[in-house]
This record gives sequence, structure tokens and C-alpha cells, in this order.
Amino acid sequence: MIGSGIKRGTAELAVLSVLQEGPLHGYELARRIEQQTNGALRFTLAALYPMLYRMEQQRWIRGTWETGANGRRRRCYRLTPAGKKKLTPLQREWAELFHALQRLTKVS
Amino acid sequence: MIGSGIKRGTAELAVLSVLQEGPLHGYELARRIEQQTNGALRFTLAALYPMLYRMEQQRWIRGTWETGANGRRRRCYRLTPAGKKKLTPLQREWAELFHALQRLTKVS
DNA sequence: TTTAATATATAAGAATCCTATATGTAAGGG
DNA sequence: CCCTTACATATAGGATTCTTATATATTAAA
Repeated sequence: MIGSGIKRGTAELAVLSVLQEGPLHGYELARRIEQQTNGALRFTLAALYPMLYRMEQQRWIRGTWETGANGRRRRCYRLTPAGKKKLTPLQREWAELFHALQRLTKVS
Repeated sequence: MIGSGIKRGTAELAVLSVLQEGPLHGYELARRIEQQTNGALRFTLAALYPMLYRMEQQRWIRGTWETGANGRRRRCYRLTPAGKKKLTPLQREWAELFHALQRLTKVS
């Protein structure tokens, strides 16, 4: 798995990206991130929940309490229009970072 | 310029990569990183110096006090064999992160 | 009935960046 | 000669975002 020092700042992009596909609750969100990256990127729930609160305060996502078919209380998060607008420049910024690092390391 | 939240963890790779080209002192190192990334990646010296101390303690770089032609005292850092060995897996890890984020964001 | 899976939450700490500040030398212009 | 800019290193205090550890509670399966 990718080390913790390196993946800093990726959680925000990861959450917004996965929520783009549809609304999800925290627990499932963590699993999707891990699955879709083949285990390369993994976040503990203790890291994810505070992140979700911050993103909700910034109005990028909106959480609603829902009760699933099994009667379990879960907080379901969905992307807001503001969150969608945030995603594009964030992706661009990450792409820019990788290009910058490629120029530095002389690796293409 | 790339935001501070996103570039976290890149300083180590940046320093090792630039030192790969040859020995340098801190001040010049900061300028090279900025120049070689066309200003996209930029570190303040206050961030860079503690980083250099840490990397020296880990034996990835070695610093020696040198006096330039102008009589200025500068600490010149050069990559150690251990530092060179560190660089390859670090680059690989960054590439892996890049691929993981591409899979997540569905952008190629 | 005990265990595993599901689900959210908080506390304490580590790491790595930031701004601000301090110190000092050298070179060039007025 | 003085002032400003460029060079050069250093530390303090703070912010952010991860970590591990812990707590709580429900449901399903063995």
C-alpha cells in the first residue's frame, strides 16, 4: 500500500471522486476507495469521518441520516453542485503536481 | 502554484531528485525545484531546511560546510548511496499513487 | 452465545507543511 | 558611505491531515 506520508491530501479527491458515481455512506466509501485502487489507496474510517465533516461544512457534500433495508442507521453523503464544481480544478491541480514531479525526476 | 495541502510529502522526492544531478546547497535547491517545475512546485526555505536535517539524519544525504568563491559559508548537500537507493522505490510509490488516483477519478 | 461484519465517533499523537522572524554577508547604486 | 537587494542559514509557533487506539451499538451467521 502507498505510504501515509505520500498520500496526504488525496482523501479529499478520493471522496469527491467516488461520490461522483452516486451517494454513499462512510463505511462503504472507504471500501470503494480501496477496491477501485486495487488496495493501493486505503483510508481508515477514523481518518475518513472527520474528513466528511469538514467537507460537509464546506458544502461540498451533504449528509442525510437514512435507514437501510436491514434497519441500520447510516449517514448517506451525496455530492452538492459546489462539490462538483470543486472536483474539476482539484483534478487539474493533481495532474499539475504529477507533471511537475515528472519533470523533476526526469522520468516520463 | 500547487496548494500546500496537495503537495505534502513531495519535498522529499523533490530534494532527492534534484540532488541526483549534483551537490547543492539549500538556497539553490529551492530555486532549482521552482525552476524545473516552471513555478508549479515551490518550497519556502523554512520548510526545506528542517527537511534537509531529517534527511541527513537518515543518511540519505550528507552535508558539508564549504566556502564558495565569494567567501560565503554554505552547507553543501550531496546524495549518499543510501539516498540513491531510496529514490527508486519512492518514484515507484508516487507513480502508483498517480495510477490509483486516475482509476478513482476515471480520468486518463 | 459468541464471533464477525457493519456502522459511526472521538482522543491523542506524529509528520510535514506554512508564516513570521532572526541573523549575517556581499554586491551594486546613489 | 549608506541603503537596498540578493544570498544564505536558522528557529518558533501554528495548521492540516494523517495515524493508532478506543468506544459504542446493531445484525447475521456459526
